[in-house]
Amino acid sequence: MKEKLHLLRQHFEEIVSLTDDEWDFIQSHFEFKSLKKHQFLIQVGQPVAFEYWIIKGLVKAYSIDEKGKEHILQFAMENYWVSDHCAFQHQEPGTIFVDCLEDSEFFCLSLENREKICFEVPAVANFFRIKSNNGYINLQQRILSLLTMTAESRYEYLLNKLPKLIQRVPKKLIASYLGVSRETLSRFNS
Amino acid sequence: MKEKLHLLRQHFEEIVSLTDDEWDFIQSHFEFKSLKKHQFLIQVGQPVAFEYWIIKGLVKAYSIDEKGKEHILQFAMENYWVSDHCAFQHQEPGTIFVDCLEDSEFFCLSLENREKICFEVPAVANFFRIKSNNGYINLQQRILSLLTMTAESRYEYLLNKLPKLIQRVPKKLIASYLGVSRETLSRFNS
DNA sequence: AGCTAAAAGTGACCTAAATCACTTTTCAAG
DNA sequence: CTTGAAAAGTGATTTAGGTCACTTTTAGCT
Repeated sequence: MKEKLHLLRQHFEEIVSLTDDEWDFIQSHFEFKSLKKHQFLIQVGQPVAFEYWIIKGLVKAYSIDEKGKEHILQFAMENYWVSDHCAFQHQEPGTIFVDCLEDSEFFCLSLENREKICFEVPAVANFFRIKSNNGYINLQQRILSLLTMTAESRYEYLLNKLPKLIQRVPKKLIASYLGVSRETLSRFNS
Repeated sequence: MKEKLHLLRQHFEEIVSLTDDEWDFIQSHFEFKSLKKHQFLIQVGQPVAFEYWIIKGLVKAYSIDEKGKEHILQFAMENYWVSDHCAFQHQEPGTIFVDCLEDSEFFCLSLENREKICFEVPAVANFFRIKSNNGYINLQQRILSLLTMTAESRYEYLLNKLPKLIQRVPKKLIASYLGVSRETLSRFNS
């Protein structure tokens, strides 16, 4: 567990500096969780008690439409944060599913604990501020890609941006992330 | 100007509390700017020196594709923050245009000043953290709406969510925000 | 190694929405 | 009030991508 917490500290310290005392305080607010492939981290209608930092593994966050079709909001792997941020923030029942594509391990942070460490340790507030801002920028680019690019160029773009992800994820899920049908994706380039 | 700065303070204090001393320090890091309809706040290729808080007015943030078609990333009005966040954050040339749909007024915050007030006044770090997080949540919902909904239901959804905006913006721009052609939007409901 | 199930590929057909071309309406500026 | 330009509406046609049905390939279990 020590090495795992060390990884989390490194993750924070990529962005802000922390004293040992600050870190001791911070880390005591996280819980550990481990799940096998296919298990759910978050389910529609269930409470969303935590935000999760992924120690190892890979998950998908998605919603299911009336026709039963899956739409992938996000893939998240090592060093990523994932949650149903909306439900988490407002402490409401989940609106999406998050499940494991591989056996995965997480550090879990409750809303109460997040606010506590943010207001107690300013560096943490700055850490999450910068992280959120980067996330915002990424989502803006994804929106632009959905508005301006064809399905095929979105695929090429993703291949360039996250080549490692493509290796770890079935193409039908990539299709669902890009907003294209499996069949159409399969007809691209090759 | 006093009342305008007061509006900005109120905007901060909707989220975090500030002492008068803190506020004096914070407000000294903003500049005022005023633009007429059709003038540019940000242009592709130009430096993006600021993040802008809108005192009054309305702007659109958009990119232009190879065919000259406009794709609207964001509308922003009173109390909204707007910038080319990506270019701003990395201090690179602008990648989008932002121009005024109405005569508008702004408070401008440079990256240097933003970081200064965030690290100097923890409440500000928390303010931007929470703002960014909310922005992230909104963008996630927009992405889901692009992935899961038809053009028509996206339109209805927007009509419900931001009815005031629709009044102030030509429908062809709404179309461009929704990722639909002007003609198709015009054929919806009525 | 052998077997099952999931993933991927592919052809035929269909449809939502884009595009193009034109008309009508609205609005702002002299 | 008039007028020119921008916005909005509408019909005809095209097209990117979806859907359906089926085959082939790959990968995980025992």
